[in-house]
Amino acid sequence: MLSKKTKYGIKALAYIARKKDRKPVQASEISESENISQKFLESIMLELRKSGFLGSKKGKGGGYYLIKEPGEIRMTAVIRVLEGPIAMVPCVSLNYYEKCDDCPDENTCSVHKLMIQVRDASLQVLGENTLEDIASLK
Amino acid sequence: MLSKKTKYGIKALAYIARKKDRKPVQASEISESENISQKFLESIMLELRKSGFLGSKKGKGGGYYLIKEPGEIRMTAVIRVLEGPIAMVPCVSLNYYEKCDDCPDENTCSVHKLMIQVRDASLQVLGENTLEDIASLK
DNA sequence: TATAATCCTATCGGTTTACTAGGTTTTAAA
DNA sequence: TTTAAAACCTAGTAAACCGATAGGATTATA
Repeated sequence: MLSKKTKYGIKALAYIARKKDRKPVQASEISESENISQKFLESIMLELRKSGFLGSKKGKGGGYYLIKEPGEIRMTAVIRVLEGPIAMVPCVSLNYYEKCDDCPDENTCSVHKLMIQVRDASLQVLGENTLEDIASLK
Repeated sequence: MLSKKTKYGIKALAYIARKKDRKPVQASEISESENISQKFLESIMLELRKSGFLGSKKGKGGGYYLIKEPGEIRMTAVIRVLEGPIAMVPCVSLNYYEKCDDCPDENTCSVHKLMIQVRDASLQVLGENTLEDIASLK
């Protein structure tokens, strides 16, 4: 399951991407428009800034803005930062690999085999979709 | 993330499927061979029986056995029973649909659009893999 | 100087997860 | 007929995680 954090984060990024001008967008505006608890959203925006997706400007007239072009932001990257691994099991994760305690041999593990396929299918979809793609309303 | 419950359940089913004869397999045997806590596994086996994947025989020499052929058991079915929805968000789930509280319109929701694609990709993989496929050691 | 925004730290109630404990019931074999 | 081995059942529980909320500190603009 996708956490609310990730869901809200994606919605917020898409909201910012949809604006033509590159003026900073306030968290309060996004929170109202997208029905997200403001304080919770603030913490998410902060995380998105610290991980290099957003820049921010403090004080009156401040807000958040995209650092890269929407077309250059792959959804794999967004989800990895907000949610963590894309794989359903750590032992098939490319970026967050962990060995299972049970399972003496991954090569003969039935779950492993299956989850590699699922991972690759998800990776395919999330890798070919950029923020630009999902922000467009069509 | 796949829960341990689901992971253990799949491993147990695969273990049973790998046996040539159709004699009942004890939970204790699976638990030892696959390094799964026995009591925990028992509860999973029970669930797999109640949901129609396994039959059971009580008493000495008892155990669990497959009711259908491994080739007829799709992984979508197994995961839906043990884990729940395959979709990452309830609003794109085919079997466990729920509307989001935020989100006034699913058709213009950026997350919705993306997650439908992910769901379909996963569904494809899990639907074309049967227990027979994943139980084979190749 | 007042205001509006981000930034930071801490806390918290609720839910889920992965078990564990302690039995009861059923069946086969001795 | 007894004994052992198996499934079956109910309950509880420690730890982690989630989705917030609280309360302010800091910074920039008008």
